[in-house]
Amino acid sequence: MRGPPGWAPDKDLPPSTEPSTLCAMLDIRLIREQPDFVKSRVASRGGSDAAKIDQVLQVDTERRKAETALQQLNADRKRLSKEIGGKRSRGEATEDLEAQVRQMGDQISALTVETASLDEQQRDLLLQIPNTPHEAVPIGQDATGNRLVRSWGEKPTLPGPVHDHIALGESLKLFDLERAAKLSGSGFIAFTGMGARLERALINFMLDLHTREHGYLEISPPFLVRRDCMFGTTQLPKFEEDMYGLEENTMFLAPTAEVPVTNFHREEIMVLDELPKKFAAYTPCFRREAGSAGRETRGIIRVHQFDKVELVKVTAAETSYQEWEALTVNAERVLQLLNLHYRVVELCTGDLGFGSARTYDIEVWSPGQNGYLEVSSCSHFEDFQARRMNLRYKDASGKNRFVHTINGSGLALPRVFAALIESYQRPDGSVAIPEKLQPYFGATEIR
RNA sequence: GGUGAGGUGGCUGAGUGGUCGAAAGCAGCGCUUUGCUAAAGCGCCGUACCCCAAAAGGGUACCGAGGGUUCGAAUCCCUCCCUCACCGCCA
Repeated sequence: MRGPPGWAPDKDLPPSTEPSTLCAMLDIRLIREQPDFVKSRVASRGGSDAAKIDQVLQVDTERRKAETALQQLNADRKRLSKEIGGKRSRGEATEDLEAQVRQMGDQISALTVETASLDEQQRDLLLQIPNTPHEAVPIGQDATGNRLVRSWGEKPTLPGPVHDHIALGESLKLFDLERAAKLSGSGFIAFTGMGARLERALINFMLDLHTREHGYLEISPPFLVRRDCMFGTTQLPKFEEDMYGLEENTMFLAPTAEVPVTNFHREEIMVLDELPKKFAAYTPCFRREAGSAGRETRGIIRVHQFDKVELVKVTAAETSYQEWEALTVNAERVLQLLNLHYRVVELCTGDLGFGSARTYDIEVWSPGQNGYLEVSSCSHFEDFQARRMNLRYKDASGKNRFVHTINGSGLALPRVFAALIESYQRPDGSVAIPEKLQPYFGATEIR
């Protein structure tokens, strides 16, 4: 469970850390020049990935050797071919030269294959090496090493018996899990009546907050994205089983708006003036939740399809960390305006996602679960994703550099929904609507 | 879904087998001239990777992607992706 040292665990809740569906990698030059630094940072995550650093360096040496030899051969062939061109135009015989060059062709093909293979090996290894955690990240093996950053508000003191969101949802007919299962199997929600209205109100409330007050550009992206958006060309099938694929897996249902939105500018060179780009996007998110069957499948805490408002920033390297802090604060604002108690936790090295250099989790208090629910994971990827997307910007000196990417939910809907109705329940079985949400909901309570 | 036309550097746009990594123009950078602005002249100006201790310098690859033909491919052939136009279908 998430929590800083010394904190009594409230309950062991299922983690829902966002899978980074964008594969990414470290800069081979950084590894070459500062292998010990990279090794120690990667080792701080635990696991044995640091050993791959030596492997990748070994392959890198071989690769460069092969590449140099190949280039030399290509240079020779190029020179001789031009010579043939010259001779022919003068009507001279070229058979000997042609035979010679033809022979070089075989060597070149062989070396090309070798080089490509080494290149692929290096790439595969690089893709397996996680990002280097930022030096400020607390060292730890697992979630118990996480650090409490701040806490906001108080756990609500509820006058009557505490009902969880499932009970409240049933009695107030806010959603119908049985009938949703009839349509799509377990793990799907059908919101009904006031529940559907509440879901819609929350989406609009969040989008308006981020676009009108926080300066994000609203974007409504495709929910279906192509394979190369997910993986690039020859990718690890690492997350494939977590996603719903279509048309023989050439298209995927986006597991988070992070995918279409972060990829929005991929393969572009941005100008400094237009950074940072700030996006807010509402999308449904589709996840197989493979491997999690059997645990915590009741209710709306972990489902195969859920709504989410996602915040994404594309920034220059110079300002990225302050943008990351600001994004987290923007996401927190949602809970503050809803007056829901939450805490912010920084993930320790052992708990950090593969691509992330630093992550803050925002966890809302759930009276029904008697625990905190992760509703946002605000991650800073530095240039890890950008390198893979080939998304760059021209810095002040005109040099091309990879951008930094940041994302976090603002927020994930069903868990906010659950925490809200649980926190605002009244002894008579009705649920109050937070004041700031009332204009969106169009009523002051649900009964 | 069908038919047709295309995809070339930050942009526009030449280039149908041999000094083409690619003309020209625009934009950008530097210098000169001009009292400022403007204009003009000259020069520089793609990306990635490799060699070199580094700099200087040299090299290879890249003209949507991948394969093929050839001594040699931006140029010819095949497959795929995408864009545009029209037709069909449709919320």
